[in-house]
Amino acid sequence: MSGLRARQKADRHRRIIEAAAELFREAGYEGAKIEAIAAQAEVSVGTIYNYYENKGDILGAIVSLEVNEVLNAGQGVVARPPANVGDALDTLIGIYIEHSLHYLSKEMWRQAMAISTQLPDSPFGQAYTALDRALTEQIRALIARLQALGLVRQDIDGAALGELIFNNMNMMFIEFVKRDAAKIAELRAAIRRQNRILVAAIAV
Amino acid sequence: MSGLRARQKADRHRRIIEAAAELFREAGYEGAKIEAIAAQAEVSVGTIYNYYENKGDILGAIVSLEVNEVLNAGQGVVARPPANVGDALDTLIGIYIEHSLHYLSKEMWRQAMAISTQLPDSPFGQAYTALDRALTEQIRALIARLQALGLVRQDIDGAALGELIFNNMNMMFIEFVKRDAAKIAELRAAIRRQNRILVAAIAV
DNA sequence: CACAAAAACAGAATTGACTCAATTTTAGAA
DNA sequence: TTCTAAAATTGAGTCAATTCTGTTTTTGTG
Repeated sequence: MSGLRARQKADRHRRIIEAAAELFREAGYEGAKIEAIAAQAEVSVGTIYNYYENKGDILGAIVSLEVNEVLNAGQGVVARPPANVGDALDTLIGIYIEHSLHYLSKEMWRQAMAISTQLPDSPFGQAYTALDRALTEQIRALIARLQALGLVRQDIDGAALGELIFNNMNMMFIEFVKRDAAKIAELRAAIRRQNRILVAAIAV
Repeated sequence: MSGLRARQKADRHRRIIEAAAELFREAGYEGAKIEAIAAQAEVSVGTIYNYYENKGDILGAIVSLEVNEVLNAGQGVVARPPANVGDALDTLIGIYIEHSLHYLSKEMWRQAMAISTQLPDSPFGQAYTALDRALTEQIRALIARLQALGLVRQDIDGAALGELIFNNMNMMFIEFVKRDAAKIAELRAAIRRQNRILVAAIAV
């Protein structure tokens, strides 16, 4: 077991993802034809569909890499948050947003988001939902941490609050990727302004 | 002017929309082939593309009808809101949500949302963004009304708050249409729970 | 070392959205 | 009424994602 076949499989997966990532960056999602990805990965079209259900799933694999990195980076903030509710939220959200365009262009994000709502039951659709949930959980964890530190009122419904903060941030991010002209600094400022209302309500 | 040509044009528009609405309902968005819509509307494929840029725009026209109805219904609540902040929000949001599946199935919503993020600059993409903005404005108007009635604190940032409430509701709605099993009552309850945090913070 | 079953691959064929050049219809002037 | 330009319609053709079927490769067994 784990012989030639498994090695070749892993290798082909990698080659397909690398080829797709390069072509998506260069030509955009729509512009990257499956035939071109297949050629670049030195694999046939049929083989790509043996590995991924559809073109969207290939993008999905790339998105997952990105979001998992972000989740890792976020853990540091949850572990040692700034000693101020507003700053703590801003720092965590800042990590999410600043990382977001590292590997993925806005166009790639748009496609990924579209696919995840269009086909919520495809492998990628489910993975994307899981990633959203993981981000929500991380924000909830931060709130719990702040409550433990006595910075947030104990009687606050942390689960609902975490969801509220995530949902708002996510929607703002969606609008952000929809407008090519939108700038990261503006996005962060707008979210800060919105969260200020919440911070006033929950800070001790 | 407004002679035969204009009448035929309006008639064809109507026939295409009616045919599409019926087929979308019956066969789903993907399942409704353009050729079938053309046949049902007694029009050629080319003519459809003369009226709509792409398949998504046809769905977009149907979505617009739906959302505009919702906006109208919402006006009544803004004009005479319940004399309690929580109830006022719940009533307005209730109107949005209860109407939402009147003409559109969850699958149609998923497609519509996907297209609007995928092609934000297409006619439908822009229209959808405008509809979102109109809904946000209506929530802001409600908040302003509640402030005028002395039910919401004057020092609250109504613009940011309205956006926050809309964004959260919209994201919850997106998750709702992604899960076929999700029920309207659960959605409303979850949003109420989230808004409770805000209500506590802003009510006089 | 065969060999049969299972797994993976290849690429031709299918499918369906969208385009475009040719044709038909309408408006309005003479 | 007749004619011409503009507007609209048509449907066959194009393009690219996805499917399908026959072939090749790998594995494990005798």
